[in-house]
Amino acid sequence: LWKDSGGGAGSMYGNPVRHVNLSVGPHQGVYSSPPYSDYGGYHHHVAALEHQQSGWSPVYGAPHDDWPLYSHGSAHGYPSLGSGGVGLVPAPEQRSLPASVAPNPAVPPAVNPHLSPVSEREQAEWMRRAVHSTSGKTRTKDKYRVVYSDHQRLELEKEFHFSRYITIRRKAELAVTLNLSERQVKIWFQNRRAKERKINRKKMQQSQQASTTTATPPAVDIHGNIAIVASASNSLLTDTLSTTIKEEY
DNA sequence: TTGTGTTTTACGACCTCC
DNA sequence: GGAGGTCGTAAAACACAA
Repeated sequence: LWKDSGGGAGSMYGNPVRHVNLSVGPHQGVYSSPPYSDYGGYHHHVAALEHQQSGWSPVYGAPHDDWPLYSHGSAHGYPSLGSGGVGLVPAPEQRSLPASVAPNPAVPPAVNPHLSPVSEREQAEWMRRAVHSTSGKTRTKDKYRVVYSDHQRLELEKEFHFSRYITIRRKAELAVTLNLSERQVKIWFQNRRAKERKINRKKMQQSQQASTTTATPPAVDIHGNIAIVASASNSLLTDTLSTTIKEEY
């Protein structure tokens, strides 16, 4: 779908929400700060970020084929800087990460004295889950979920606000620069679109409720509909975005 | 501290297109 | 048949009130 060649773009579901994003050149910096509205919705603290650096845990067994970078202990985009890595250029804050705190996926919590203190409960949890490490990952028991770093999410949000649909080439670029797999980037965009639809649905419901109680049509409804029906328009998109930023900041 | 609600990753099922 | 779309959902991570 919607390959860089442009063949069949936007024809899959007859959905007009396809953006001409064939120019895959760098467009960073197109967006002005402050950062993106939705990005702030579920932020984690810097302190939290520190103990996110847990890397790939062996409890999940061998890394997925689609997560090649995890096998290098870079679950959060923190490659082992001292090990030669895989030749990727880490993100700025990743470059500044001391090698001593670079995660080692083969090391259970609290083994590395340089890492944040880990509670006994977390150790016990690790031990408990490690029991399953030999068997394959199952959805219910060994499902993992990494938390993307602020930098990763910020860049993904930038890309999303540039285009709701990412090109194959841009996806590959982003995956490399953010130390994510292409699959992760793809799924992130899918989830992000779902989030936007959810938000728009909620807005429409609210506006409909408001319209039933008041005679005057609410203005919010306009933005909601625009976001859904005509998000292909950059100007309208910007309008929606700015509105969202105001709302969420 | 704990319970509860929300958000974020990740996946499976199913669909369309090439 | 493979890739990528939506939709629904599981579960971890997080926020926050009590």
